[in-house]
Amino acid sequence: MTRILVVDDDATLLRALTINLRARRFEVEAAATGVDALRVAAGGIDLVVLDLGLPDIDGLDVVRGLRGWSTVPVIVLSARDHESAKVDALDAGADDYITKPFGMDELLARIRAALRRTGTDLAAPVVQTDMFTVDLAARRVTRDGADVRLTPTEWHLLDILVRNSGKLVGHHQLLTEIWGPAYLDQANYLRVYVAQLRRKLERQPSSPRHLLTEPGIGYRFVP
Amino acid sequence: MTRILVVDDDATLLRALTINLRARRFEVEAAATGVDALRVAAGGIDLVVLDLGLPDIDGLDVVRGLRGWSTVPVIVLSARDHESAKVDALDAGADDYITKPFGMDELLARIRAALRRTGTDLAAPVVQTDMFTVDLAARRVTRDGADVRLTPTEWHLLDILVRNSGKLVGHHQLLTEIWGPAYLDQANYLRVYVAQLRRKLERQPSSPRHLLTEPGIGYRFVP
DNA sequence: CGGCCGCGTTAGGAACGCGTCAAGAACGCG
DNA sequence: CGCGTTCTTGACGCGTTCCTAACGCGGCCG
Repeated sequence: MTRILVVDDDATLLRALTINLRARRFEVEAAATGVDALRVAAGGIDLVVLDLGLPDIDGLDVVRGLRGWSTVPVIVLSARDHESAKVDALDAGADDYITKPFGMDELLARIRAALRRTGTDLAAPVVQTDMFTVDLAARRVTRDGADVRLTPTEWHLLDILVRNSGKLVGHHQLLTEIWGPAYLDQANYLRVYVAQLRRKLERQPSSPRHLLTEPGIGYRFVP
Repeated sequence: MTRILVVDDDATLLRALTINLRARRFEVEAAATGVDALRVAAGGIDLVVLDLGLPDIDGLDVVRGLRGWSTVPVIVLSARDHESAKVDALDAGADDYITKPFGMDELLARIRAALRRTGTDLAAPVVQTDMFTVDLAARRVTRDGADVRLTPTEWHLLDILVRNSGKLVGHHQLLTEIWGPAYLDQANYLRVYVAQLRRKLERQPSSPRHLLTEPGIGYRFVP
């Protein structure tokens, strides 16, 4: 889970940000002062949203304090629209600068952009079962600590199923995405590759516990 | 020298940006169309400043085209101040979004911030393995204390792989960055040069331990 | 009870990707 | 202009992966 630290002395805004980010499945830590922010950040944070108007420390000093030991992305919020304020914040080490009032969608987009850069994927890039682990970002599957070799097609199939974790994926969608719309009647292919995946990943390929068949409809992956 | 690509169809603004950036000791490439931009970018660029209003391709498609093979930072300029426009651009892969009219100082600060993140200006320029040492800044490779002679193309390939140390680099990205987008189907070249690198650097070129093949996808360097 | 359909499994030939080698073309330098 | 280096390009063998067909099994329905 991606951990975001929100720093703002305005309790109302702090609450609004926290709720919005939590709704997007982020893990949110809140702080109302600079001292608090630096303390919480030391606990391991993936991104900081920082309002410059703090009661105790100057916001820029918070940025500099963070930069002393961390490269965590910092997005600065501020009511000041002067160019020099932006330059100062960015040169102090901030990654982005948003002027209040701002739209929540823009903030979220800039958070996504910042996280994308660091490689901290927002959607869970790694899915675990009691048997194997799938790392979508690194394109790797491990079982009992050892890497499992998957062919490109096998990976493609597993990738789709895992991205729709828990959900049912129809023959139609699988065939279209992997082989193209011309192969819609070749449900055969699916059986072959699902069987190969089960042989490589399931403890008992004959009675699968994670790669399930939905007769007549499609397949489903459950963690 | 840091190379910046400036893309804008407004000749006046393009000139102003170029002059300003050159004055700051950046190496500047200019392009007035999206097609031009993508072509120049393939030649190796550290940052892109992109105006969305282009005559030929939609600016967002330029961003997506770049993101297909490159992780170069992209700063988008646009006259559109709507929130949805910003969200679209950022989610398409842009790193930052500046609304026109903008101040040159702010743009420069955001460029500095973006470059700081990629580590273009600093970073650890030397990578070691148990077999050889790569000094990215000095453009040198040593093995058992002695220099290893690399041809320009060999170096280019090794450079990309080492800069993405541990990460997987796709055929797409390697071919585009080294030979240009016109050679996307010549995966042959990669095999030849990877083999040459392995022969010069690996202890057992036939079973490489640092320059690994990811079948059907690309290559990966691991220290 | 028997036929049909969908699913799982297996196997073998075709096709593809990769590593390797070598030779000619292009390039750069003296 | 001549030489050495580098790049490009094609060919070959090998292993892997993909495609395809066939068979067995079980459930459903007439």
